[in-house]
Amino acid sequence: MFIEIDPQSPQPIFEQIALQIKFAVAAGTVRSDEFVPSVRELATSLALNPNTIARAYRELQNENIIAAQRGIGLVVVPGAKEICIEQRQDYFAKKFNDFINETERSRLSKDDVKQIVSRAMNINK
Amino acid sequence: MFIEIDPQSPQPIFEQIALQIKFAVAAGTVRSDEFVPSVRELATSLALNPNTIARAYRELQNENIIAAQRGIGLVVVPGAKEICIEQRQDYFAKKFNDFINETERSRLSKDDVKQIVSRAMNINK
DNA sequence: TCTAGTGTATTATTAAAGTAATACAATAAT
DNA sequence: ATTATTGTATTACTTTAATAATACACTAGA
Repeated sequence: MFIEIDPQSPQPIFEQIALQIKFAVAAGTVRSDEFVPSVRELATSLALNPNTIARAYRELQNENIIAAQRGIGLVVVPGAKEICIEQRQDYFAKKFNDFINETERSRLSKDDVKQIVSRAMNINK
Repeated sequence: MFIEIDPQSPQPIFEQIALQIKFAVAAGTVRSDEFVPSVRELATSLALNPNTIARAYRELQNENIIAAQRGIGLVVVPGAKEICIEQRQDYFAKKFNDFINETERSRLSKDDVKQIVSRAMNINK
């Protein structure tokens, strides 16, 4: 599976898993009607407790991205891609807005912000 | 004093205090040779334990922004403004770079990022 | 029907971080 | 000198969040 965990990250493991799957669906790497790895399977391959995986999957269920089929597995629901794309958009828009708000609270000048933004975006462009 | 604490924030209180003072120095609101409020004074006015303030001040000392004068107080050192301006710059540059990296890991398109950025920056412009 | 695979719910444990309590040390001023 | 103010160091407590343990429930297939 395509999931990589950073145990050192302050971001909890279950959240890393949920986000990576969500973004994989948004990117089209995982499609509707496909099954995600079973709780125990992924737990084994990542050397984690099954409950950690289950928690990640529970989040995804709450957001209508995957659905449980008891005894069978968890399937990516129809329309998941659209939801994930939208969530990804919202997630990053919020993140950037928070960033901008913080620059303002700290009285960083608009020009300084622009400089930071343009530098970071040109390097990778 | 100008410090405002949000007890609900996930950001620890001592860190809120340290950052606000640092940014106040960067902005010129607090200048070199001025004293910051005493540990107990600020603790009283914010209804916090003195140690919480002390910890914030310790951070600022480690970064050469304030210096202790035992029995007297903590003074903003010469050159603090430059340090704070630089740190503020680094702080936000790092934050934005992390943001960009995360957009890339999630395969958000460059155009989508640009849209988010330009929207957030024009609204507030 | 039994087995081996699935997900789920509840509870307990652990770990980390933040904050608080306490006692100590230095300075200035009366 | 004594008092009141300052910062500091050590330790303990509390809380919260994450993760783990365990037992349960459902399904497919042999």
